[in-house]
Amino acid sequence: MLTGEYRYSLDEKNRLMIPARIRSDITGNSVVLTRGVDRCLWLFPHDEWKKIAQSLIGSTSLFQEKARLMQRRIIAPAQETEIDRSGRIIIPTTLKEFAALKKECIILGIQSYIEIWDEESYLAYLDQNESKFKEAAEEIGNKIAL
Amino acid sequence: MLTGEYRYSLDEKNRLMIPARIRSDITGNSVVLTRGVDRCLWLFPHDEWKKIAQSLIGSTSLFQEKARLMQRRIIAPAQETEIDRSGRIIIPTTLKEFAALKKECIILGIQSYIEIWDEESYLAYLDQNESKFKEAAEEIGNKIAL
DNA sequence: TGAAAAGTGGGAAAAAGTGGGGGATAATAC
DNA sequence: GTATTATCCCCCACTTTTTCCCACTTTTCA
Repeated sequence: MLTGEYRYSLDEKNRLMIPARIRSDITGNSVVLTRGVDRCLWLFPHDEWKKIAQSLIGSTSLFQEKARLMQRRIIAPAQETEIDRSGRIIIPTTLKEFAALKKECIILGIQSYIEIWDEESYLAYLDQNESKFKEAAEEIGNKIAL
Repeated sequence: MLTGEYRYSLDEKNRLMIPARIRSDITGNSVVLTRGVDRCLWLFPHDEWKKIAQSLIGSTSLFQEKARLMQRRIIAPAQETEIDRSGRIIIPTTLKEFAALKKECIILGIQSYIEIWDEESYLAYLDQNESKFKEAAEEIGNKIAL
């Protein structure tokens, strides 16, 4: 189960560390990196990606506008990458630019996949959504006793 | 039943004592630490967290905005930690920063989970919310004879 | 007041993280 | 076509952090 929030910096060779805690939950060295929803990248373990890609492709047709959009926005930009023997991956330029990665990056473990954010963007995102979050929390509070 | 209000200080290795009184009410050494609502951390006994996470994740998809927000704000930052043999946990850097923990921390036992506050933030919070608290007390007073 | 439990600090080995060299391959210039 | 430069990998060595353990101090309670 991929979880946790970590900060690592991108080096001059565009390499980014994958935290050991997360690495140990990924089977194999092969991962897939693509554009995420919102200004972040998504990284899937190879097997996980297959499932996602399958179900996205399966349920859509190239003759439908939304389907083409999903293809172009999520599936096509995906790149297979290896985790090197120091536990890093290389971030391709186009993806780096998409997520506006500079130096400090935030890595989020989201159960079955990972999100990679530029630190600033991430903090801004959380900041902008804090009140929305509190509303949601109130709602949930009505359903769950805690 | 976790209860009580305690003050402990974070050491240079970012270790924080869990009060013995509280520890004895936690089954197992494995706990989960995450961002709370407001500027504090939440710590759940492992089993308790499973329930919460389940009910939060349950009906959500990465392709829905609110779900993503809950994931990023509560679920993803969660880190599993062990209580060491002296009864301490390590506070990861990103969480330490979120709650603005410096040295003196307040630990609150809230029934099934624990809150960890920076002492200053906690006092400020109580201070700022005193009038809101009195309102809430009035409301409750209408329902409960005390 | 003494014994046991709780709390505090720090040393040392192991693991994780960081930077960079240098060879192979590809791209470019002449 | 050849020489020069740039890029990409792969690997290694160094540094920092983490983890585990132990010893000492303080508090609690009988």
